[in-house]
Amino acid sequence: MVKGKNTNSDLMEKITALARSRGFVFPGSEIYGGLANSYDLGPLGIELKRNIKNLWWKTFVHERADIFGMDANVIMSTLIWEASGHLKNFNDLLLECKGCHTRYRADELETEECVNCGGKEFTKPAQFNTMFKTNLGPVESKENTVYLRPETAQAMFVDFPEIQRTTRAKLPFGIAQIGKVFRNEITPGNFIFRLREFEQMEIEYFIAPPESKGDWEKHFEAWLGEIRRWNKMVGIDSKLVEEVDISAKERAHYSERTVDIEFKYPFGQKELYGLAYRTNYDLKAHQKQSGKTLTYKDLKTGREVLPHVIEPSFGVERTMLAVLISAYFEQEITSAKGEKDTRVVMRFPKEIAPYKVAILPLSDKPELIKVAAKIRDELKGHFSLDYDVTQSIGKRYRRQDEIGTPYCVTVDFDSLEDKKVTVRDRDTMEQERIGINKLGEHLEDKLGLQKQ
RNA sequence: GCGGGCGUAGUUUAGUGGCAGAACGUGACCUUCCCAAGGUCGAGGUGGGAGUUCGAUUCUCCUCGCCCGCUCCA
Repeated sequence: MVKGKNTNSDLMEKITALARSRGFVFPGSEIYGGLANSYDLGPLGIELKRNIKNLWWKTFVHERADIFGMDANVIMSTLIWEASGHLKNFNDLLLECKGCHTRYRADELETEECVNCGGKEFTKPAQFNTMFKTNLGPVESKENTVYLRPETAQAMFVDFPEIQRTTRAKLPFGIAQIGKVFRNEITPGNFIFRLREFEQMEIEYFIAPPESKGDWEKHFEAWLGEIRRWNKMVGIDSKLVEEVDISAKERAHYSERTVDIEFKYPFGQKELYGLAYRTNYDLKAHQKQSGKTLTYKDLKTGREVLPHVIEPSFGVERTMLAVLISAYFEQEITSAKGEKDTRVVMRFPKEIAPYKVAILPLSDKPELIKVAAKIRDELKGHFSLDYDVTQSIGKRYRRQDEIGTPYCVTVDFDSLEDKKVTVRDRDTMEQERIGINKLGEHLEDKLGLQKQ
């Protein structure tokens, strides 16, 4: 392993080059010269992303009795954004120091002097609206202005009563949602780290208020534990993760405690996930704006209470990036001819690997193709797989290593006689001969998949 | 939006005011080849526009686009 030799920017370049050349992620709108900071996912990227989202849903919704899923509109009532404060906070007046181009929020520039360079000249304040605006219906007017949601959370507050009613859930319980959000960021960048269109996986976990023995600290700690468990499952290197308690000064005004789950990306330690205790700020705000009652009836006391909320928030693309970085592994190997070479392996957890298995006929002789194609057709309903006949077997193993395929199945001339194939392990490079009739079972076992 | 950098095959790149080369990748064929780099053949390129010039990928201008930086918090 030569990770130590890499400078950080080298590693980032290697990841982006691999992502592009192998079909994980490529720049969007390319034939028209590209569109800044937009990225499209290729066949492997979408498999990885779906696997991450499915694992999250399975972990936090299916495997827990106290969390329920939902899926809201991207476009919601503008009143929601008024209540949440987004319309106000996302419409900042910004100005820039003419000397050093440092940018300030108009209402936060207390002195007349630039803190950075001491300059006294500033550009005129300009409106920076970081919410994407559009119109409902074909006629543009101020009255029908709507926004693309900048976060998924609000829908879960707004729909809290409906979900509680239909599930008959009792506190504490959570609502989970995965979906696209849109932010017209001033400064996007760093590959898929900060995007203008991205996906969030969020949970609003509703608990009894402190006066009803809600014990938010206990739930907060439990969620920290859940995030650690998730990181391990999805393949995020714990050595690269740091939990940072956000000081009262830096926290959002409504939050009593916020912990940033930060990741040491090659370009710096930056936020990966967030965990925030949001009190009852949001429900209260929506109650006020809508005039509706959003309380929950505490069955024990018979009292109506306004629940408090713990919010774990996960970025899908940031997860992908952290997983790609964590999985990247280089191994110096010496070939049979004594020449040095670097083998690149993406050591994804099996559960999120884009392809689980690659079927590789040793050569493209028709008799081998026939057997290999039959194996492929039998297995393809069970897990995602790749099938590759081009070039030498060694090259194909390398290719599968680079896209993180846990197992390669090789059909050779002996297979025609002994009805066995070689199963090769991505991480150990070890091989074993397995009977073709037992192959499916063997692989499901290896991959830890339940029998269907 | 502001400042800086940059646009040559899919990728990395060489080069020239006069036919644009290479490597890797890729396609076809040959090779019974289990851990990259065997042989033969092939496809594929100067972001766009205008100007200077006999002639521009090269020089000039414009344009388009990308990358990096400007507290954005997934």
